[in-house]
Amino acid sequence: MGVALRPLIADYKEVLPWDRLGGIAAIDAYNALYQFLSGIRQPDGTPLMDEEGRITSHLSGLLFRTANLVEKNITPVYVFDGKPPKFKEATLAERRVIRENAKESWERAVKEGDEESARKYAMASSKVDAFILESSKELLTALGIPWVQAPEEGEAQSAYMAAAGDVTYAVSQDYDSLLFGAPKLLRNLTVSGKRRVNGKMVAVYPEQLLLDQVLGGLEMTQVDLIAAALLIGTDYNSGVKGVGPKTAVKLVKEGKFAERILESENAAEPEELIRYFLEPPVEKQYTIAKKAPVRERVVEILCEQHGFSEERVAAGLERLGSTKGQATLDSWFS
DNA sequence: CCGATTGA
DNA sequence: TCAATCGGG
Repeated sequence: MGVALRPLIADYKEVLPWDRLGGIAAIDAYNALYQFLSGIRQPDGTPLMDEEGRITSHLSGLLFRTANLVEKNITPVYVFDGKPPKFKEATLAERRVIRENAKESWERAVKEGDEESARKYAMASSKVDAFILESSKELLTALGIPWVQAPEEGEAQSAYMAAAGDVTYAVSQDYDSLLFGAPKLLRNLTVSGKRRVNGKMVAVYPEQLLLDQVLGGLEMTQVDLIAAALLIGTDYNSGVKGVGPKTAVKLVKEGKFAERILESENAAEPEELIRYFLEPPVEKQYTIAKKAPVRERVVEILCEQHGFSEERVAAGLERLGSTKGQATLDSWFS
């Protein structure tokens, strides 16, 4: 979920207006789904659910965000994680513990009537499980929106597709795709332009990070950046105690990476981790063509199976179909 | 998170 | 026109 690179690269981010964006965006599906699951909730933390109690927050998020992006001339390609690499196990176990504790705290806060805490803990208890993944892929297929199954890390797959020139951006709130070599990273790709931070709504704007600018600004190579990240700590290793972004850069430039990385847990083979960032397993055969939405199928999934309002779904579908220059009413007036 | 409504 | 609020499933 992310390497704490933020302070290192904050100087190189460029805030872009929506009309300067456009092209194909490889979206980290796990990252987006987690945002929907944690954010689309009632004040007490209850997510959207259908009659059978299945979570539907992610389906709502996917429909409306996808419609927005297509309207803004951005074609999304959702990239799904595959099997996690073995050195990610400690991080995943840690996340599971945090999630389970949050779930207990959520239940307690609801009992005590503390809504603010309830929502906070509910957000932290969000889990992208098999149902969430399967139903998301099913909906995207019906919407005609392409998605790609990565063999391992989705961030690595997005980075590969961006470096190959098949997509314009890698999209994620995390910075890992830079370590995997994505030339352009886009963050805050939300249309509402707002995010909840400690209960308060703050404005956020799409921001672009260019790998070349980051490396040029830091006067580092790609391997240097990866080395610095490993010293700070990634999903794959703990990092070195007392080493933050600034010290990490300094140590790498002084050539002290090899000696200091030995202090990090789970980095017994730092060369292997570096190689993983440089040459991760990726799928090289993929198609990313957007198709027309299959209207009846979308209605079947959202309205019939999950109880969405037909009116809202129709509105979403309208927006999805309208940009892709087929014969609409508009064309008779041009 | 997103859309619609409201109220200044 | 826009920030705040509410309901979505």
